Amino acid sequence: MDVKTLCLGALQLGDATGYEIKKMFEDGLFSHLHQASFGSIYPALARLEHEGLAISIPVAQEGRPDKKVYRLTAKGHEALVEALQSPPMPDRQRSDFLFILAFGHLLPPTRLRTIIEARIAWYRACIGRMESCDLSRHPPSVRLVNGLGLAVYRAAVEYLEMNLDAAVADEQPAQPFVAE
Amino acid sequence: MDVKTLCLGALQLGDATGYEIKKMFEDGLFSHLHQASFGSIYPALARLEHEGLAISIPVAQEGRPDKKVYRLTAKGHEALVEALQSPPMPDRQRSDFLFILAFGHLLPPTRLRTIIEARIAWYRACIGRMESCDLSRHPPSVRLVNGLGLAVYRAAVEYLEMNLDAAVADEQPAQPFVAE
DNA sequence: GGTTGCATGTAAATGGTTACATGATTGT
DNA sequence: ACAATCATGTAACCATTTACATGCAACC
Repeated sequence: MDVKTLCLGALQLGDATGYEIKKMFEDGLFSHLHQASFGSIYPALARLEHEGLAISIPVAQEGRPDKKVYRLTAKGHEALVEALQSPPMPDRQRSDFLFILAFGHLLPPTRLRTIIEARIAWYRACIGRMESCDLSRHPPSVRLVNGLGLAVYRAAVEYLEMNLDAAVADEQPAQPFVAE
Repeated sequence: MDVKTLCLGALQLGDATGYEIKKMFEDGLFSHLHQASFGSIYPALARLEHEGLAISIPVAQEGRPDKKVYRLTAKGHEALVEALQSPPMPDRQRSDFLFILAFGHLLPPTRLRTIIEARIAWYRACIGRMESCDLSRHPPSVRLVNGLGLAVYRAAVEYLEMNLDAAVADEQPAQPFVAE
């Protein structure tokens, strides 16, 4: 699933600029399912327009450079529906955090604790962002995906909180106390 | 976190061949945190050996070509610990499934149901694989990460099962019954 | 005066996947 | 006979990220 298709999906949820689409991947509705940077979004939108799958509407702004609001065409809509039909590629997760955590036994316990606590805070921030998304204007399927993300993040927080102390204690290096 | 570091981690858990490391990413302990293909693992191992971070021990096999079992050196161990210290890159998830699910309202309800059911089955398979990993010889931190993966997958299954019927019903196209 | 947010775009570098090449054994 | 498992490796290709280039407004 390339950035072009991702943009098609973003635009299906409503007209948007490249900048706004980027935010969807960063903070918004898409943050937990895919990501894309400006360097891939802008060229993708240009290609979408070139292929007649979207049109761009220049919008003048006071004190700011113009922005280009993109809108899906009927052809673009069809292209999205077709892309949705093809079997999805397997999920691809890459989490440096999880990898580091797997080697917590090589880290000082205090550091391990800090890392896990930071992660819990990060999950909470994600949960907060996802809860504050306005889903009222979006179809139920978008809400379903949002809810799935929330369920997963909440489970992760719960698990880490339940196991934090034990995990850090387990990793105490086996150094016997030395009498001074 | 590049494949080289990932291999360093794999070898820290025990000597292994490139083939076995690949399996760790496919089926094994690493399957839910990162992935790597042969095309990246073999060159990474070669570089690791070239840099003195690992050594390879050729092992003859009956009726099979030799295999190269890699083993971490002290220097390799240090390199891993150092890599573990650097702040992790943000998680990067790309899930075509989640994207497609977000546009379930554009799909026929029966198809949507099939997709979600297939996903539940996939989660169950992952859970099965992770439960059958032998963790006894691994440090508690590896068990923690395994447990976190399980908690997350189980939450996902639970959520999807709880919402499947409602989700598919919601997406019924607004076509009124037509008397025959 | 520096950072953040808005706003678009390009080019180089990167890193990894995909596909290929090879080959024996075991199971269906 | 065919597929799958074990086993290693290379090279072309690809998509995406990173860094750069530009500029104004608002906030601290």
